[in-house]
Amino acid sequence: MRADAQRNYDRLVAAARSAFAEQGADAALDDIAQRAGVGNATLYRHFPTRQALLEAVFRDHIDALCHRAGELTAAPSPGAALKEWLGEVIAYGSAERGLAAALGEDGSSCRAAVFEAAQGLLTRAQEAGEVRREVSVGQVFKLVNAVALVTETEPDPAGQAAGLLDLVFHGLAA
Amino acid sequence: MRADAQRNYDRLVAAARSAFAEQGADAALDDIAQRAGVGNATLYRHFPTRQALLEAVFRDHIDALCHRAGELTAAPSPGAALKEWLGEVIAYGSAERGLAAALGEDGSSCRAAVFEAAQGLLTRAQEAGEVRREVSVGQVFKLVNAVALVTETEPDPAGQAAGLLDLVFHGLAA
DNA sequence: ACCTGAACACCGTTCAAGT
DNA sequence: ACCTGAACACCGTTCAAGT
Repeated sequence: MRADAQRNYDRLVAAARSAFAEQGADAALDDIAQRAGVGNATLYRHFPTRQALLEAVFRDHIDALCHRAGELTAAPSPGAALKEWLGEVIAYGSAERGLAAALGEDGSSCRAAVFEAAQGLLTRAQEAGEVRREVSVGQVFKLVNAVALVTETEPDPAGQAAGLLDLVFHGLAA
Repeated sequence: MRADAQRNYDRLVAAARSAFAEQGADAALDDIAQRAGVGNATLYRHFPTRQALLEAVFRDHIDALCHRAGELTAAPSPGAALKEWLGEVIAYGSAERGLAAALGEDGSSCRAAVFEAAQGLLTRAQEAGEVRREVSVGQVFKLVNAVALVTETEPDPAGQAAGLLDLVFHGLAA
């Protein structure tokens, strides 16, 4: 990749990160290009879809979450580990508006990575008899994602999300 | 209200109903006006916000849900009654895309009516010891609304929603 | 190769002009 | 009063022209 292309790429991601944080996942793309000091078409060259841009912005977070899932797989209580991890997923989601959108979309590569990480924690919690057998990762994730989506526009998103997650998790328990 | 104004109002609601059903809650307003055979500005005269139009379209459903809540208050098992009712809320939501959007918005008058109806069922279920005391109507509704939102774009929304509602309801249980 | 601004299409919103 | 189409502003997407 040419040096100027790399520079533009980085600027776009940085501009998008702050735009998404301020205005949500539907921030205007032209605005993002302008903040980055770049022509709008350049944004499209690098990121053919808004989804691609969202994924680039949140890739670090996603990676961190996946890594964290690996750590928690070794935790003593599998049920508590799952709950802890879901809480962190939501915390990221409400801290940085738009993450939920990035994860919710179907084709997303982020989604695949996070799903895989979640599967490990879920299976372990189920084998320990702490979570109901018939629950699927897809269901867990839909609920968690739903909680993040519904709370992100509310006042005190973290507090609201925590309360709802308590209920959701109680629902998962065996 | 003048006769032609009334006629236009009705046409707009009918056109909006089918447009929302086909294209979701973000159907183009110009398109709706055109289907109704009415100038686009007339739509704004009658419905200053998209929210107002959504509420007009779903008012019948909302009224039916509120009425149903009244009936279920007399049902033998308060817990089952609440679950039954939440299931019907979601069924409306996934049958007619956009209802969830109509209910999710904060200022919505629909929201107030439905909240009140839900409060009766919830309180009764709590007093019967079937639902956890610390759960609020707001929380129940956020979860149910979240389930409707997350499932409405999936294949088999009704089935998915039913599975998630099972989990959610299990989480509410005392 | 990569970048750019302009052009186009689309949609929401407002307004001056009509009846 | 109420309705209308046109005008405007905004945003996403594409393209011909530049380096």
